[in-house]
Amino acid sequence: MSDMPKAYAPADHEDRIRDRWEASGAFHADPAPVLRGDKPPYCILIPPPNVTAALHLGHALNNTLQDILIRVHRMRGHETLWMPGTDHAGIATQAVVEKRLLAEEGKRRTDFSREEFVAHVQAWKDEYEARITDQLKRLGASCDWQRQRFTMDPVCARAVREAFFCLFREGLIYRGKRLVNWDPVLQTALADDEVEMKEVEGRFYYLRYPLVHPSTNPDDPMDCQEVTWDELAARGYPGAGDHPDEQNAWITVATTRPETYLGDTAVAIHPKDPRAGALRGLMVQLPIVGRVIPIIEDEYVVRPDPDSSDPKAKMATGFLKVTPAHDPNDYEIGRRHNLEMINVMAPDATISGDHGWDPQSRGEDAHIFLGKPREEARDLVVREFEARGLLEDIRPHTHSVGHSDRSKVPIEYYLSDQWYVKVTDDRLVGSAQRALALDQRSTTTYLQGDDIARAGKPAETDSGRRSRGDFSIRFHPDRYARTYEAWHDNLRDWCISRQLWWGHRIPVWSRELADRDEAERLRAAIDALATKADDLAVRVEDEGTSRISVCVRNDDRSLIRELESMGLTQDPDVLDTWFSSALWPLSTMGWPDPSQDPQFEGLLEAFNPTNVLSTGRDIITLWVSRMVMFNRFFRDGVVPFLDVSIHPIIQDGFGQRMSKSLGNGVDPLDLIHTHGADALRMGLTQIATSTQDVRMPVDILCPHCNRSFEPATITTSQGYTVAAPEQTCPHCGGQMVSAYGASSGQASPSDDRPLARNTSSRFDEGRNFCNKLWNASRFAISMLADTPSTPDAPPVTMNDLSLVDRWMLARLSRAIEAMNEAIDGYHFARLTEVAYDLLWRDFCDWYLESIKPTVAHDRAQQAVLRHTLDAILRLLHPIVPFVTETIYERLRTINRPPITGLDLGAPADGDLLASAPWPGTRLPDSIHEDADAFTRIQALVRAVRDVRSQQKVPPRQRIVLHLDDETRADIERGLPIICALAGIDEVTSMSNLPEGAVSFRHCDRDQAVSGLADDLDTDALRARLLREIQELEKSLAALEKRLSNPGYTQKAPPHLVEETRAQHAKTSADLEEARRRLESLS
RNA sequence: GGGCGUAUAGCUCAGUUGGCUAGAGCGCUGUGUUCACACCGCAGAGGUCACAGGUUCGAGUCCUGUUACGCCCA
Repeated sequence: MSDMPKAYAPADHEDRIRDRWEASGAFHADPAPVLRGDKPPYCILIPPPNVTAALHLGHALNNTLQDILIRVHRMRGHETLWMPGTDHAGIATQAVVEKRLLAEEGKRRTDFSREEFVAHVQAWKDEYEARITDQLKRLGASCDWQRQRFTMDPVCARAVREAFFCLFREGLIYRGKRLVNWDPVLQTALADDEVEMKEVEGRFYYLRYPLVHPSTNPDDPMDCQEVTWDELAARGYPGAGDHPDEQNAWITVATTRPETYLGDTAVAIHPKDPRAGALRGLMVQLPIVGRVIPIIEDEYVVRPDPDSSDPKAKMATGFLKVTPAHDPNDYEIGRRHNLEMINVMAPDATISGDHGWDPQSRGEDAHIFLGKPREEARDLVVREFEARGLLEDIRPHTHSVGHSDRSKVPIEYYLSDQWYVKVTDDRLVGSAQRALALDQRSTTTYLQGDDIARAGKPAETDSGRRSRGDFSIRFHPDRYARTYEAWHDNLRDWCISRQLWWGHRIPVWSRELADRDEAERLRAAIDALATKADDLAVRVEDEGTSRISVCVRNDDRSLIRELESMGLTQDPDVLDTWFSSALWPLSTMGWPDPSQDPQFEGLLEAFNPTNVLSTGRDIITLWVSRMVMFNRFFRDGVVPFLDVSIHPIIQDGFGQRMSKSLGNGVDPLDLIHTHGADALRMGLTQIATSTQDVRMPVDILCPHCNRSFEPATITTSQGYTVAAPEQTCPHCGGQMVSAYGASSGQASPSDDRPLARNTSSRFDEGRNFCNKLWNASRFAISMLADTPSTPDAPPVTMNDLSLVDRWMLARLSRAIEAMNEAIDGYHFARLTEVAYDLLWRDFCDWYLESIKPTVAHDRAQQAVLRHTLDAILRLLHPIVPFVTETIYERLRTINRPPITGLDLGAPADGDLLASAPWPGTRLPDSIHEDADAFTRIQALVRAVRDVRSQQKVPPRQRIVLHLDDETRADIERGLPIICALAGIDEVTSMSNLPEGAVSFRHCDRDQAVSGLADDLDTDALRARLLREIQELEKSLAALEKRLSNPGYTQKAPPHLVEETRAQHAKTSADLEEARRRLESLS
């Protein structure tokens, strides 16, 4: 025990243990044994963390769970590959680097060349990739670090290039002018899922548009005659008569975005609106601009209804201004009615005449708005309308507005050229839907024939090998299958181009040409270039002009030079990050040409499909779906993974999700500092239940006095509650900067005000658990070391084992079964529960306490102790790898003979617990029967302790136990244990109970203790009895009620009725006895 | 508007096909440092399982509705 201090200090061991693991090469996977059929594969791909920032607790959770799965399967003898890596996270990383450059150098992206800027991002990536790797290693992640990948390294770039080329060639990638979600700050398109809808307190502005007759002057469409109210009344327009006859009539549109009126190209009315007929053939002239636009009829328009519960109908005027270039619904209307699409904004969302709108053309005049940011333009439009008497009303209106996930500003809907993946093709979305296990399907879209009938039914018990194609993916918990399904049922084509500099450049070269003939001539020239027919894919599109687009398969510089000499230029955009992430299962294994490097050989065949993907539910739509589509498309229908394990999302103490952008994330290294890596892992595993979210209240650790406190909070402008940037310690008054203060840039740490770490009491239990394990092992090892075994000692047989030893083995065996079940069903919290009870309750509280009097002389018991501790270390190792490995450094040199007939799996005789075999469960049945006898001993001990506590018997005082003969016979073997654990020094019969004896019930019979005290506390006894009687009466009543119900006795399963009868008998006997005892007291 | 989740002891949460006389950790009360562990032991108190209906012999668990909070999708 000398080299084991009283408390486990994680920091003293973690670095050494990690070094030993790494030096052993135990985490490196070799596909050869799998391909030979010698070992089953087990593979997990790490969801590559963004290099945007360091990892927080959410990542620590996900990676802990993966590590547990990986470590268990490695111990079970699988060839185990945990593939690590990071993601370039195009938009997010570019955004943080731009922010940093602005803050530190006052420069914008455009102040650099593309190459210079990318170099800055690259430097950021190097820094954070290293930090993330370090965090994972400190957490104990047993990744195959030799295979670490990055989504933009050459191997992954090759896969992206090939995938893009194949999809392009198949027509599954196309270019289109579409209305995209536009981030005016980052100036890039966003995918739908990068847009966050937020409720905003906005306003409805009611604008009057004057009515005019269509121009009769073919040279000037704006040469229009006003329509008067008089005229309108004559046309039967309801309410027109209420207005002065000769005045210009108007209609009123309601809008939340008045500034977009500059791009209006129609006003729409519902065809059944009673006003529609009167307006047919009339036009509207936009104030100030002067543009004359038609009034169209479309059923999309909401008809006004002041009494409606729908706020839209309540606020509506029945007239909808249609701005196809700036609103998705208007865009659809525009397409239906073939309307002009006029884009009135620059990419930075200022009003501009240079991006599809000529404010001077057709005599329009809107120069006063040009160059104004959208908010200013809005105010100006409203003022101008007001000045002209055309502003009818302004009413407050709360509505939801799309905000950029990254820059947090409201997005703009922006008409531009973008690249799309046609994920709505059956080869993509259909294959994703068909990948889901049939019993997890709730709809039958994309199914055919028999499969439709089988969907949603319990799975057929197919004992054969699990399929790797259709119907092979299974979600845990299974409700998430619905998220997956629903996403695909509503899937839209995926916009993959991003106007960024950081990412995979789109491998398409193109050129605008005057007409189709010219394009075809160029195509012929390009076709001649291609040395191999499949190196290039060429496409010509006509849209007024002709455009030729060439996708280049390989990074063939000379070919590209040729293309460029022909006037083609490469698309400036890069691909959505998820495009490369979607290829992760393929690219990390060397696809498309694994033979190019020996490190990839056999990986795909051995490890794809991988066994499980572990992630949060938000990733199902972003990543899971796309991996399934791509893996299946590029690998003949093979799915990328078989199981998807969805873990809860960690929120802060205020129910807000931890995120890098909000800055409320907690660095796992902070917890490793205060609690140790194992405690962190234990705590995280414990919260991994099947629920959706878990709350993690976070404290601050004072850097001055090392005590923790609840941080003072502030509310951000967006309504989030976060730790105040600066904090004062309530214990010592010291000043400090919070992690939020530092990450948000609102406070900078200094010598007097250092950066404070976070901590959380949620990890105390894990820390205590490790300490308990440490001390139990310290005790066991000292016992064994004090009584060394000779090398030639004969084996121990099961018959040599005492009752408590047999009980301990039974408990161990049950625990192994329970842990196996928990692992296979991804019930992580359950895993820690079993581990906790096994170590703390069974091994420490009962086993170690019971063997104290005997273990020094009982060589069979020593063998059980040695082998049980060994098995416990192996079982706990995946959860708490550092402390178990540290203990094993000491335990492994202590030998005890094997126990014949006991199979706990081969004892760990290697150097490392990390590669030791997982414990087995085979035990003789008789063991479990003996175990029941021990549980009766436990009950007896508890009963005696209870009386002692009631009577306040000093702990050291030994007392006398009186047992009836039958009970005594039952537990004869356990008497020494009872004496040790209940402070008994004499066990005798129930006859001749002495004065002052107190009796109690045990196993339906009376037992007693005596020698407690000179005078008994009869009040305590009476109070205790009264309470006991009350409880017994209550349960007796409940039992009687149940038994007197004929329905119960007739319909309930017989064994339950039998049980209830037995319970009733026992309870009434106990009650009678308690009453008798109460009487005898008075 | 659609989907999902959560509501159980003072706090944080378990509770797998209905059989429960509802559990754990922390906290609380009492007690104890005899040799593994005070990051500990022993004993104890504490809950009409959000609310209202229903199904059932039996509901924390299943169904319907209501309320509150959270997330996702439109």
